[in-house]
Amino acid sequence: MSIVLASRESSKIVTEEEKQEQLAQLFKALVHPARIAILDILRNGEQCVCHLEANLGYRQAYISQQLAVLREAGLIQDHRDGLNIYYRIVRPEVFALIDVGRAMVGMEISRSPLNAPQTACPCPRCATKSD
Amino acid sequence: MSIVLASRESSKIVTEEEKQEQLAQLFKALVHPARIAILDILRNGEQCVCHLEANLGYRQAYISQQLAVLREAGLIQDHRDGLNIYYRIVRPEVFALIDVGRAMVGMEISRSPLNAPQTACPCPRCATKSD
DNA sequence: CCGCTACATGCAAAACTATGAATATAGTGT
DNA sequence: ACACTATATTCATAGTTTTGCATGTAGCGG
Repeated sequence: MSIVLASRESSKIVTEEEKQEQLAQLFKALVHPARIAILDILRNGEQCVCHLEANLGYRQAYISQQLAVLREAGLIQDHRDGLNIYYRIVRPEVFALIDVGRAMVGMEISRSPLNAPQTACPCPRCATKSD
Repeated sequence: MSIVLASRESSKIVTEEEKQEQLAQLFKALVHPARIAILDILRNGEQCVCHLEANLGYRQAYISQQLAVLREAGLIQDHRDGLNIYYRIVRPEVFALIDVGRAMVGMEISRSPLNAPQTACPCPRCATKSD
């Protein structure tokens, strides 16, 4: 069940039916508010998991699970830097989806990611960057 | 569980949390290929249920169920004309979502709704219009 | 190599969704 | 009022997702 969005590198043939399945997976990834919140935080650039944990208020394992869903949907990518693992958006088009969706339900599009208590993230980058 | 998208008429207050829920409902409605296919047929204007039945190849009850989901998500509206009930899109923005999604998975955007055998629909309007 | 930190994964119970079959309802023609 | 057509709803079952908990793994510092 590890579906990956249209990989431009590989030259394998993708049937219409498979694309429909991928389309479903794409929207499925956006069904969960926690995943949208994660994408929202990544909107401004890559972030480590601890940053997400601190900003969203969910527990680490929970966030890792949601990240795995987004990763399998081909929306994000990770890379390690020392102890920390940083995630970044690989399909910025997803924000078009989120923004249109938000407009449809009457949400402001450019608002702060979440109303969580913005706990400080202990990782080196976060420490130097914003806190 | 009858969630309706931001109704401009009613002046009731919608919390951010409720909007997030609505956003989830919106994407959830798009997860199912049958529902996307229905929206696609309605893209060119309102159609009766029998038309959907004939074009999609699903059974009547099944289509009604999917229509109910789309209706509860606030994406479509029905109105009766004699024996037939016609459905139409009330949120054309949804096509922006579908089209962006399709582009992301590498689907052609302007293609015929479905590869079903295009059975003739017996309702008066369809009879005079296209068949 | 040991313990620590930062994440990921596996598992299982609860919650939710999909789907077919049966049944209900609402309008139409006689 | 009756039978008929078009569509909706209900219900039960199978399948999937969610989510917390426990555990696993990979790199770092000593």
